[in-house]
Amino acid sequence: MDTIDSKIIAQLGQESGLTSEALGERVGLSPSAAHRRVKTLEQQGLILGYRARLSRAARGNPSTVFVSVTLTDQRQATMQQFEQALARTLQVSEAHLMSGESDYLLKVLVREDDSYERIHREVLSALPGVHRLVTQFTIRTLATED
Amino acid sequence: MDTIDSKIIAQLGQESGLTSEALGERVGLSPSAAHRRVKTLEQQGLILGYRARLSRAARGNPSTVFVSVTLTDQRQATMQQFEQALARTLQVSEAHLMSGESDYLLKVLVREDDSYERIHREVLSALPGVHRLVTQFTIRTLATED
DNA sequence: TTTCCTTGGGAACACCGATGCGCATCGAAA
DNA sequence: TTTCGATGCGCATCGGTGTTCCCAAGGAAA
Repeated sequence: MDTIDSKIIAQLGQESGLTSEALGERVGLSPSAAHRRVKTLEQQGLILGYRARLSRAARGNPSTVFVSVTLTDQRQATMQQFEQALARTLQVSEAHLMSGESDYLLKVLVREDDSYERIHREVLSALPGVHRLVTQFTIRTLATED
Repeated sequence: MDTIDSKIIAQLGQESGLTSEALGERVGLSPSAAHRRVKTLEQQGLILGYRARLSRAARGNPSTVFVSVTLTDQRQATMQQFEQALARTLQVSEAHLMSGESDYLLKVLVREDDSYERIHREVLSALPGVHRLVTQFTIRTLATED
Protein backbone atom coordinates (compact mmCIF):
# COMPACT_ATOMS: atom_id res chain seq x y z
CA MET A 1 0.00 0.00 0.00
CA ASP A 2 2.03 2.89 -1.32
CA THR A 3 1.48 6.05 -3.31
CA ILE A 4 0.75 4.17 -6.51
CA ASP A 5 -1.85 1.98 -4.84
CA SER A 6 -3.49 5.10 -3.48
CA LYS A 7 -3.61 6.59 -6.95
CA ILE A 8 -5.11 3.41 -8.34
CA ILE A 9 -7.75 3.32 -5.63
CA ALA A 10 -8.58 6.97 -6.14
CA GLN A 11 -8.84 6.45 -9.87
CA LEU A 12 -10.93 3.30 -9.79
CA GLY A 13 -13.16 4.79 -7.12
CA GLN A 14 -14.06 7.44 -9.66
CA GLU A 15 -14.00 5.57 -12.92
CA SER A 16 -13.16 1.91 -13.30
CA GLY A 17 -13.96 1.31 -16.93
CA LEU A 18 -10.51 2.05 -18.28
CA THR A 19 -8.01 -0.41 -19.68
CA SER A 20 -4.87 -1.46 -17.88
CA GLU A 21 -2.95 0.61 -20.34
CA ALA A 22 -4.88 3.78 -19.55
CA LEU A 23 -4.68 3.08 -15.84
CA GLY A 24 -0.95 2.46 -16.10
CA GLU A 25 -0.46 5.78 -17.83
CA ARG A 26 -2.26 7.69 -15.11
CA VAL A 27 -0.31 6.15 -12.27
CA GLY A 28 3.02 5.81 -14.05
CA LEU A 29 3.16 2.06 -14.59
CA SER A 30 3.18 -0.39 -17.44
CA PRO A 31 -0.11 -2.11 -18.30
CA SER A 32 0.98 -5.41 -16.81
CA ALA A 33 2.20 -3.87 -13.58
CA ALA A 34 -0.96 -1.79 -13.23
CA HIS A 35 -3.07 -4.85 -13.81
CA ARG A 36 -1.16 -6.79 -11.21
CA ARG A 37 -1.65 -4.02 -8.66
CA VAL A 38 -5.38 -4.00 -9.24
CA LYS A 39 -5.65 -7.76 -8.84
CA THR A 40 -3.70 -7.54 -5.61
CA LEU A 41 -5.97 -4.81 -4.29
CA GLU A 42 -8.95 -7.01 -5.10
CA GLN A 43 -7.44 -9.98 -3.28
CA GLN A 44 -6.62 -7.83 -0.28
CA GLY A 45 -10.25 -6.83 -0.12
CA LEU A 46 -9.57 -3.15 -0.61
CA ILE A 47 -11.50 -3.26 -3.85
CA LEU A 48 -14.76 -5.05 -3.11
CA GLY A 49 -16.21 -5.12 -6.59
CA TYR A 50 -17.48 -2.98 -9.41
CA ARG A 51 -20.84 -1.46 -10.12
CA ALA A 52 -22.49 0.80 -12.61
CA ARG A 53 -23.27 4.39 -11.83
CA LEU A 54 -26.92 4.82 -12.68
CA SER A 55 -28.67 8.00 -13.71
CA ARG A 56 -31.40 9.43 -11.54
CA ALA A 57 -33.90 8.22 -14.09
CA ALA A 58 -32.52 4.70 -13.96
CA ARG A 59 -32.92 4.76 -10.20
CA GLY A 60 -36.56 5.79 -10.49
CA ASN A 61 -36.15 9.54 -9.98
CA PRO A 62 -36.03 9.16 -6.23
CA SER A 63 -36.52 11.91 -3.71
CA THR A 64 -34.67 11.75 -0.44
CA VAL A 65 -36.19 11.82 3.02
CA PHE A 66 -34.34 11.72 6.32
CA VAL A 67 -36.05 10.04 9.22
CA SER A 68 -34.97 10.28 12.83
CA VAL A 69 -36.02 7.23 14.76
CA THR A 70 -36.48 6.89 18.51
CA LEU A 71 -36.87 3.38 19.79
CA THR A 72 -39.07 2.31 22.68
CA ASP A 73 -35.92 1.52 24.64
CA GLN A 74 -32.23 1.04 24.04
CA ARG A 75 -31.88 -2.56 25.11
CA GLN A 76 -29.51 -4.63 23.05
CA ALA A 77 -32.25 -6.94 21.80
CA THR A 78 -34.46 -4.05 20.73
CA MET A 79 -31.73 -2.42 18.72
CA GLN A 80 -30.65 -5.68 17.17
CA GLN A 81 -34.14 -6.56 15.99
CA PHE A 82 -34.59 -3.08 14.60
CA GLU A 83 -31.33 -3.25 12.70
CA GLN A 84 -32.05 -6.67 11.29
CA ALA A 85 -35.41 -5.52 10.01
CA LEU A 86 -33.74 -2.45 8.49
CA ALA A 87 -31.39 -4.62 6.48
CA ARG A 88 -34.38 -6.11 4.69
CA THR A 89 -35.85 -2.72 3.90
CA LEU A 90 -34.93 -1.69 0.36
CA GLN A 91 -36.08 1.90 0.63
CA VAL A 92 -33.68 2.65 3.48
CA SER A 93 -30.42 3.38 1.72
CA GLU A 94 -28.46 4.36 4.80
CA ALA A 95 -28.83 3.95 8.53
CA HIS A 96 -26.76 5.49 11.26
CA LEU A 97 -26.80 4.97 15.01
CA MET A 98 -26.71 8.51 16.32
CA SER A 99 -25.69 10.42 19.37
CA GLY A 100 -28.06 13.08 20.64
CA GLU A 101 -31.83 13.27 20.60
CA SER A 102 -32.90 10.32 18.50
CA ASP A 103 -31.43 6.86 18.20
CA TYR A 104 -31.13 6.34 14.45
CA LEU A 105 -31.01 8.49 11.37
CA LEU A 106 -32.30 6.85 8.21
CA LYS A 107 -31.90 8.03 4.67
CA VAL A 108 -34.91 6.90 2.70
CA LEU A 109 -35.18 6.93 -1.08
CA VAL A 110 -38.69 7.36 -2.40
CA ARG A 111 -39.07 6.36 -6.02
CA GLU A 112 -41.36 8.54 -8.04
CA ASP A 113 -43.66 5.58 -8.63
CA ASP A 114 -44.00 5.19 -4.87
CA SER A 115 -45.03 7.57 -2.09
CA TYR A 116 -43.58 8.48 1.25
CA GLU A 117 -47.02 8.26 2.75
CA ARG A 118 -47.11 4.56 1.91
CA ILE A 119 -43.54 3.91 3.01
CA HIS A 120 -44.11 5.70 6.28
CA ARG A 121 -47.27 3.76 6.99
CA GLU A 122 -46.39 0.31 5.69
CA VAL A 123 -42.63 0.13 6.01
CA LEU A 124 -41.17 2.47 8.60
CA SER A 125 -43.98 2.30 11.15
CA ALA A 126 -43.89 -1.45 10.86
CA LEU A 127 -40.27 -1.71 11.95
CA PRO A 128 -39.95 -3.40 15.35
CA GLY A 129 -39.22 -1.28 18.41
CA VAL A 130 -40.05 2.06 16.85
CA HIS A 131 -41.39 4.63 19.26
CA ARG A 132 -41.27 7.81 17.26
CA LEU A 133 -40.46 8.87 13.71
CA VAL A 134 -39.50 12.43 12.80
CA THR A 135 -39.32 13.15 9.10
CA GLN A 136 -37.17 15.76 7.42
CA PHE A 137 -38.03 16.31 3.79
CA THR A 138 -35.45 17.36 1.26
CA ILE A 139 -36.38 19.97 -1.28
CA ARG A 140 -33.47 19.20 -3.57
CA THR A 141 -30.38 17.03 -3.43
CA LEU A 142 -27.24 18.64 -4.78
CA ALA A 143 -25.24 16.83 -7.39
CA THR A 144 -22.14 15.33 -5.87
CA GLU A 145 -19.31 13.51 -7.55
CA ASP A 146 -19.66 10.81 -4.94
CA MET B 1 -36.87 0.31 -21.60
CA ASP B 2 -38.61 -2.93 -20.77
CA THR B 3 -38.41 -5.64 -18.14
CA ILE B 4 -35.09 -6.92 -19.41
CA ASP B 5 -33.52 -3.48 -19.32
CA SER B 6 -34.73 -3.11 -15.74
CA LYS B 7 -33.12 -6.40 -14.82
CA ILE B 8 -29.88 -5.35 -16.46
CA ILE B 9 -29.87 -2.04 -14.63
CA ALA B 10 -30.64 -3.71 -11.33
CA GLN B 11 -27.88 -6.23 -11.90
CA LEU B 12 -25.21 -3.79 -13.01
CA GLY B 13 -26.15 -1.42 -10.22
CA GLN B 14 -25.15 -4.17 -7.81
CA GLU B 15 -22.30 -5.86 -9.62
CA SER B 16 -21.00 -4.87 -12.99
CA GLY B 17 -17.91 -7.01 -13.28
CA LEU B 18 -19.55 -9.93 -15.00
CA THR B 19 -19.16 -10.96 -18.61
CA SER B 20 -21.84 -10.51 -21.22
CA GLU B 21 -22.39 -14.23 -21.07
CA ALA B 22 -23.07 -14.20 -17.32
CA LEU B 23 -25.25 -11.13 -17.66
CA GLY B 24 -27.17 -12.74 -20.49
CA GLU B 25 -27.83 -15.80 -18.38
CA ARG B 26 -29.26 -13.78 -15.54
CA VAL B 27 -31.62 -11.77 -17.69
CA GLY B 28 -32.44 -14.50 -20.20
CA LEU B 29 -30.55 -13.27 -23.25
CA SER B 30 -27.67 -14.34 -25.44
CA PRO B 31 -24.30 -12.72 -24.74
CA SER B 32 -24.44 -10.54 -27.83
CA ALA B 33 -27.95 -9.31 -27.13
CA ALA B 34 -27.10 -8.58 -23.51
CA HIS B 35 -24.01 -6.72 -24.57
CA ARG B 36 -25.96 -4.69 -27.10
CA ARG B 37 -28.53 -3.76 -24.46
CA VAL B 38 -25.84 -2.54 -22.11
CA LYS B 39 -24.25 -0.39 -24.79
CA THR B 40 -27.62 1.11 -25.59
CA LEU B 41 -28.25 1.90 -21.93
CA GLU B 42 -24.88 3.63 -21.81
CA GLN B 43 -25.67 5.67 -24.91
CA GLN B 44 -29.04 6.64 -23.49
CA GLY B 45 -27.29 7.94 -20.41
CA LEU B 46 -29.04 5.57 -18.03
CA ILE B 47 -25.70 4.00 -17.20
CA LEU B 48 -23.30 6.85 -16.47
CA GLY B 49 -20.14 4.86 -15.92
CA TYR B 50 -18.51 2.29 -13.74
CA ARG B 51 -16.59 2.54 -10.51
CA ALA B 52 -14.98 0.31 -7.95
CA ARG B 53 -16.58 -0.38 -4.62
CA LEU B 54 -13.93 0.39 -2.04
CA SER B 55 -13.60 -1.09 1.41
CA ARG B 56 -13.87 1.13 4.45
CA ALA B 57 -10.13 0.81 4.87
CA ALA B 58 -9.52 1.91 1.30
CA ARG B 59 -11.65 4.97 1.95
CA GLY B 60 -9.62 5.87 5.02
CA ASN B 61 -11.88 4.38 7.70
CA PRO B 62 -14.15 7.38 7.68
CA SER B 63 -16.66 8.28 10.34
CA THR B 64 -19.81 10.05 9.35
CA VAL B 65 -21.06 13.37 10.67
CA PHE B 66 -24.27 15.14 9.74
CA VAL B 67 -24.25 18.90 9.77
CA SER B 68 -27.33 21.09 9.59
CA VAL B 69 -26.52 24.44 8.07
CA THR B 70 -28.42 27.67 8.45
CA LEU B 71 -27.43 30.44 6.09
CA THR B 72 -27.36 34.12 6.90
CA ASP B 73 -30.24 34.60 4.49
CA GLN B 74 -32.00 32.71 1.74
CA ARG B 75 -31.30 34.99 -1.17
CA GLN B 76 -30.57 33.30 -4.44
CA ALA B 77 -27.02 34.60 -4.60
CA THR B 78 -26.23 33.45 -1.08
CA MET B 79 -27.45 29.95 -1.73
CA GLN B 80 -25.68 29.75 -5.05
CA GLN B 81 -22.33 30.79 -3.65
CA PHE B 82 -22.71 28.35 -0.80
CA GLU B 83 -23.51 25.51 -3.16
CA GLN B 84 -20.65 26.29 -5.47
CA ALA B 85 -18.22 26.28 -2.57
CA LEU B 86 -19.69 22.97 -1.40
CA ALA B 87 -18.96 21.36 -4.74
CA ARG B 88 -15.27 21.98 -4.17
CA THR B 89 -15.34 20.48 -0.69
CA LEU B 90 -14.16 16.89 -0.80
CA GLN B 91 -15.21 15.97 2.73
CA VAL B 92 -18.85 16.76 2.06
CA SER B 93 -20.14 13.61 0.40
CA GLU B 94 -23.76 14.68 0.20
CA ALA B 95 -25.68 17.90 0.46
CA HIS B 96 -29.43 18.39 0.59
CA LEU B 97 -31.51 21.52 0.55
CA MET B 98 -33.98 20.90 3.34
CA SER B 99 -37.41 21.91 4.44
CA GLY B 100 -37.87 22.76 8.09
CA GLU B 101 -35.54 24.32 10.63
CA SER B 102 -32.23 24.51 8.84
CA ASP B 103 -31.43 25.18 5.21
CA TYR B 104 -29.03 22.40 4.28
CA LEU B 105 -28.13 18.99 5.59
CA LEU B 106 -24.59 17.89 4.85
CA LYS B 107 -23.14 14.44 5.19
CA VAL B 108 -19.47 14.78 6.02
CA LEU B 109 -16.94 11.97 5.88
CA VAL B 110 -14.06 12.33 8.31
CA ARG B 111 -11.10 10.16 7.45
CA GLU B 112 -9.34 8.65 10.40
CA ASP B 113 -6.18 10.56 9.52
CA ASP B 114 -8.17 13.77 9.76
CA SER B 115 -10.30 15.29 12.50
CA TYR B 116 -13.75 16.81 12.59
CA GLU B 117 -12.40 19.61 14.71
CA ARG B 118 -10.18 20.68 11.84
CA ILE B 119 -12.84 20.23 9.19
CA HIS B 120 -15.35 22.19 11.23
CA ARG B 121 -12.92 25.03 11.79
CA GLU B 122 -11.12 25.22 8.46
CA VAL B 123 -13.63 23.86 5.97
CA LEU B 124 -17.23 24.14 7.10
CA SER B 125 -16.99 27.43 8.97
CA ALA B 126 -15.18 28.88 5.98
CA LEU B 127 -18.05 28.21 3.60
CA PRO B 128 -19.64 31.45 2.40
CA GLY B 129 -22.98 32.52 3.83
CA VAL B 130 -22.96 30.16 6.80
CA HIS B 131 -24.77 31.47 9.83
CA ARG B 132 -25.04 28.42 12.05
CA LEU B 133 -23.77 24.85 12.05
CA VAL B 134 -25.39 22.11 14.09
CA THR B 135 -23.49 18.85 14.21
CA GLN B 136 -24.96 15.42 14.72
CA PHE B 137 -22.38 12.73 15.36
CA THR B 138 -22.90 9.16 14.32
CA ILE B 139 -21.87 6.41 16.70
CA ARG B 140 -21.94 3.71 14.06
CA THR B 141 -23.02 3.42 10.45
CA LEU B 142 -24.89 0.26 9.59
CA ALA B 143 -23.72 -1.82 6.68
CA THR B 144 -25.99 -1.34 3.71
CA GLU B 145 -25.91 -3.03 0.34
CA ASP B 146 -26.12 0.37 -1.23
C1' DT C 1 30.09 -9.26 -2.71
C1' DT C 2 26.62 -12.56 -2.98
C1' DT C 3 22.08 -14.04 -2.46
C1' DC C 4 17.32 -13.50 -1.92
C1' DC C 5 13.11 -11.14 -2.60
C1' DT C 6 10.23 -7.86 -4.51
C1' DT C 7 8.45 -5.46 -8.34
C1' DG C 8 8.40 -3.84 -13.04
C1' DG C 9 8.45 -4.63 -18.18
C1' DG C 10 7.74 -7.29 -22.32
C1' DA C 11 5.61 -10.94 -24.94
C1' DA C 12 2.51 -14.89 -25.89
C1' DC C 13 -1.91 -16.71 -25.35
C1' DA C 14 -6.67 -17.02 -24.46
C1' DC C 15 -10.82 -14.83 -23.73
C1' DC C 16 -14.17 -11.60 -24.15
C1' DG C 17 -16.05 -7.41 -26.12
C1' DA C 18 -17.59 -5.59 -30.55
C1' DT C 19 -19.95 -5.97 -34.88
C1' DG C 20 -22.02 -7.69 -39.28
C1' DC C 21 -25.40 -10.87 -41.05
C1' DG C 22 -29.50 -13.63 -41.48
C1' DC C 23 -33.86 -14.68 -39.45
C1' DA C 24 -37.99 -14.45 -36.54
C1' DT C 25 -41.53 -11.63 -34.59
C1' DC C 26 -44.70 -7.97 -34.39
C1' DG C 27 -47.50 -4.17 -35.88
C1' DA C 28 -49.40 -1.30 -39.50
C1' DA C 29 -51.35 -0.59 -43.85
C1' DA C 30 -53.79 -2.04 -47.92
C1' DT D 1 -55.48 -11.83 -45.07
C1' DT D 2 -51.31 -10.47 -47.04
C1' DT D 3 -47.37 -7.69 -47.36
C1' DC D 4 -44.05 -4.48 -45.91
C1' DG D 5 -41.10 -2.39 -42.62
C1' DA D 6 -39.00 -2.13 -38.25
C1' DT D 7 -37.15 -4.08 -34.27
C1' DG D 8 -34.44 -7.25 -31.82
C1' DC D 9 -32.47 -11.87 -31.24
C1' DG D 10 -28.81 -15.44 -32.02
C1' DC D 11 -24.75 -17.00 -34.51
C1' DA D 12 -20.22 -16.32 -36.20
C1' DT D 13 -16.16 -13.65 -36.68
C1' DC D 14 -12.45 -10.43 -35.64
C1' DG D 15 -9.67 -7.61 -32.96
C1' DG D 16 -8.58 -5.70 -28.58
C1' DT D 17 -7.53 -6.57 -23.96
C1' DG D 18 -7.09 -9.26 -19.85
C1' DT D 19 -4.09 -12.76 -18.06
C1' DT D 20 -0.03 -15.04 -17.25
C1' DC D 21 4.33 -16.38 -18.32
C1' DC D 22 9.54 -15.26 -17.90
C1' DC D 23 13.37 -12.31 -17.25
C1' DA D 24 15.71 -8.15 -15.57
C1' DA D 25 16.58 -4.52 -12.21
C1' DG D 26 16.98 -2.81 -7.65
C1' DG D 27 17.26 -3.11 -2.61
C1' DA D 28 18.03 -5.52 1.75
C1' DA D 29 20.25 -8.85 4.45
C1' DA D 30 24.09 -11.81 5.46
